[in-house]
Amino acid sequence: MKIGSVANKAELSIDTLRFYEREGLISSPRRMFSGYRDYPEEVLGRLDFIKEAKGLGFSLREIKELLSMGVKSTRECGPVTHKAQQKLAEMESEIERLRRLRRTLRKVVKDCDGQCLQSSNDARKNGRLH
Amino acid sequence: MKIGSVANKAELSIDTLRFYEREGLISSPRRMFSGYRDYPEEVLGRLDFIKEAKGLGFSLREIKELLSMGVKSTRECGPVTHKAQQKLAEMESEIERLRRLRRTLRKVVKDCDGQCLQSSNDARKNGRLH
DNA sequence: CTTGACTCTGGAGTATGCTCAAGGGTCTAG
DNA sequence: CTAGACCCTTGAGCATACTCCAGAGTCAAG
Repeated sequence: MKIGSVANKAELSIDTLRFYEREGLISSPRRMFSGYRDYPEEVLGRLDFIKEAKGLGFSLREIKELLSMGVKSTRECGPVTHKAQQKLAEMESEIERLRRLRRTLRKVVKDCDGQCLQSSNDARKNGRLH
Repeated sequence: MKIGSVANKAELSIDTLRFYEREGLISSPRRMFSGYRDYPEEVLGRLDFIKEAKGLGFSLREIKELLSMGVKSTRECGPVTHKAQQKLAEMESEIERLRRLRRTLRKVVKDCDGQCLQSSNDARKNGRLH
């Protein structure tokens, strides 16, 4: 299969495929006489896995790790569970961080609402928040 | 005030200060005879504002916008409120996105737990999630 | 034989927010 | 006078995940 068909089937750009190859996410396929890449069917499964893992929030680096551990499906246990739980923890804290920011931001909006009718000249003097 | 003191007081690196200057977040200070930057006291307030806004989740680009609208304190209304609400909306959807990912990821972990005792050979055949 | 679609390589560019290095000048204390 | 701390500019590099370009070769149809 030439790169164009793979790109079509996997719904990825040709550039992305070559990029994944450079990055070691997919192995370099053998070449045809012309020098064109000749992909085996299996690459599609691997690309599916990559897309899925990406969808789950894994970075390419992490996906590469998973792949290098011989993981071929997001269903496979052990490594995935481990990485997933790690990722989960990261997400938790990211969500928490955003929540905190949201809270603060809401306060800013609210405070502003309350002060908007006053002169805003002295705001410059008071300066800081909190 | 020379750049080193400013950096110390604002708890930013010298490089960051020069970077902010290049990016137009702070104006170019006048120079001393030696060519050294000579900052006025006011710069500290501005840097505080920048740090505060960054803490609220604004990007440098957004902070620049706020500054160019003549905002000097996060307490100032109008522009900040507007931008803040915009940012708030972005955060909401980011939080939602992360929540969805988290849900899916949890499912993966859970599913794995359930399957780990079985042979994982056929996982390769089944492949995809959902 | 030519045209057009496809592929190749190598390298640069995008956005974000810095960070660092090279090679030089300035200033202050001893 | 000299050492060491400080400052200057220019320009490159980091991480992420691509995207695009130029210039050239390949291939199938008409």
